[in-house]
Amino acid sequence: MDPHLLRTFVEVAETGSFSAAAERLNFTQSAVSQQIAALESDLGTSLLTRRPVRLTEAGERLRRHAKILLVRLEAARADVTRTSAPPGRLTLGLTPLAWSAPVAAALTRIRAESARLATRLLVAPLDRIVTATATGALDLGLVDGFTAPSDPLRLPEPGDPRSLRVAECPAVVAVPSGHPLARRTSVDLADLADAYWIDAPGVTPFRRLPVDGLRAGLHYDGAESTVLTGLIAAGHGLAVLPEWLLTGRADLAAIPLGVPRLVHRVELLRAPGVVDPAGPASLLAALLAP
Amino acid sequence: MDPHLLRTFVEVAETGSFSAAAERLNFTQSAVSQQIAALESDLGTSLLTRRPVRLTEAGERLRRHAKILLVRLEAARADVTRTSAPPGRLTLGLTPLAWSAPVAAALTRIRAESARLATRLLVAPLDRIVTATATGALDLGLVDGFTAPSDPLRLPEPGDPRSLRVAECPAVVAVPSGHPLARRTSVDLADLADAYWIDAPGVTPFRRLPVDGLRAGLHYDGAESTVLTGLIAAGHGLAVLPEWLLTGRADLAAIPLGVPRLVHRVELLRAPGVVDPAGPASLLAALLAP
DNA sequence: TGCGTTTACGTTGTGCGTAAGGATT
DNA sequence: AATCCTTACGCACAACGTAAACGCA
Repeated sequence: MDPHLLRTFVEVAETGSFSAAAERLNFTQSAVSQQIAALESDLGTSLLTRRPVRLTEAGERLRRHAKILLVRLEAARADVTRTSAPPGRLTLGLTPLAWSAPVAAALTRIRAESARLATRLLVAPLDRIVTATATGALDLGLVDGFTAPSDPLRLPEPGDPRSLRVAECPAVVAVPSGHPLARRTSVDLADLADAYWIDAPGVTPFRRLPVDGLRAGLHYDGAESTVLTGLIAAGHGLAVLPEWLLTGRADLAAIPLGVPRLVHRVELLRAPGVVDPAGPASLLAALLAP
Repeated sequence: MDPHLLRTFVEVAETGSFSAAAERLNFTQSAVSQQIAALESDLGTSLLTRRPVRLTEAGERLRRHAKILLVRLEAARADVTRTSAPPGRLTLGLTPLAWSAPVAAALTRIRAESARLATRLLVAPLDRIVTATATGALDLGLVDGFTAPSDPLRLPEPGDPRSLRVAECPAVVAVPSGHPLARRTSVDLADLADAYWIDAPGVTPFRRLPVDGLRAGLHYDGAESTVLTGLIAAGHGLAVLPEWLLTGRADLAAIPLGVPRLVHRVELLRAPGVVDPAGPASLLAALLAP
């Protein structure tokens, strides 16, 4: 179970080809073949079918473990080799809906206080932010999700349990302002089982829809929240969204959620070893004290 | 960052000696020295001071990562090599206070239903149960802890987030029955800042005391809960305990906790790949449906 | 027949043990 | 002087590349 072997195994699993994996990793086909054979003989199990190259059940399990292990290995290296000197620039990553008013304000304050600190910003899906933060590619990651009030987010591996709460706001059902439900003061999702929903995994942090059993009338694959709100306003369907996204919009109504009780929550992830790259008083404080 | 190197590094870190580590791992001193040198040159950092052998700051960080990584590596192996055939025997691990009435009842039912299934039981501290379950040394692990009501437990790495809630009961402050507080219907921990506490990390799942700022008058290092309750009854101090531990005891009073609102919670951990070793209907169902 | 994986084999390099060297108490 | 880690050196095995063989479309 050498990480080297795991790395090529993951590559083979994802490309579906020994030769393609070899090319990516700058090996020969032969070497890849031998490495996979070594893994299989070590574990005493077949991991891949050949021709076509597909994962066996054991292989699929190993792939999941291996991806996590490789990230954590990188994370460990990043943590150990991190110099104690404060970095010259700050790299910050966000999921699309983690960018809210308090975060914007905090960032403004940070940049005003430490103008010398060059800042890089990246917006990407949850998984990318989580792994990039774990490996130290990002100094800080802001991620969002829906949970029960005051519950921590359940992050995908290798999410760091030391994440800090940054903001929490009510989760609402977004409907067009002319919608029959628009004046309701509260709805339960169960009452909306017959409605059509917009499934937008790139925007909202649900993998699919917030609750099983809801029908998606439209699947939106982008990450642009204005497109999603536009689709809702145009009557293509409903979605569960954080309340702040809808404030000030005349074309949309926000209906508070009754059951299940959900909030939209933003948490701050730190790269291993990062306490506060901009000094103890400024960055974390700015993000955490809105 | 070969796992082999990490393994010997951890061994050196824990024994504080190259030669002792070499002996444990069946290597020569020389090999260990070379391995550590290889790690240090790979990471570009000094990990250990020699003479005396002590961890540097980077070394301490690596040690923490390495311990987790090695467990997860073993866990991956256990998961992949696990046969789909149901095992002939069931190995169950518990933390001391995870053994409560509903668990006892569930176990009785399990053994009655599947009498052929040999059962092994292990009681050990939280960390041991968590790692043993993760690596597949245990099929199932029952762990306990205190959290806010309906919150999941925050388990030490490499705790599996797929843990299942088994039981939850109120957390109470245990006092001798003659104690001035014994008739109170509720207390806040803040009100008890002046009291003396018994610090019993082997019994209660707090690392130290439930809240920082409480003074420990006595430190009990064992894992026997009857000793702890006995100490409380004898007036040596107070402790936060699950309510069921005190029911029926005339010498102790249980005062419900006001702030912070805490419950004692038992969760079930499954070894990787274990769904229900005794068949879909029996074991998990018995544990989860009290 | 052709594409892609496996096997054979020669070469290179890594990693261990033996044994000598060096440093610290 | 004793103990413990490091370095030097030789050997063995593991790992890769080249090239030929094999097997499935």
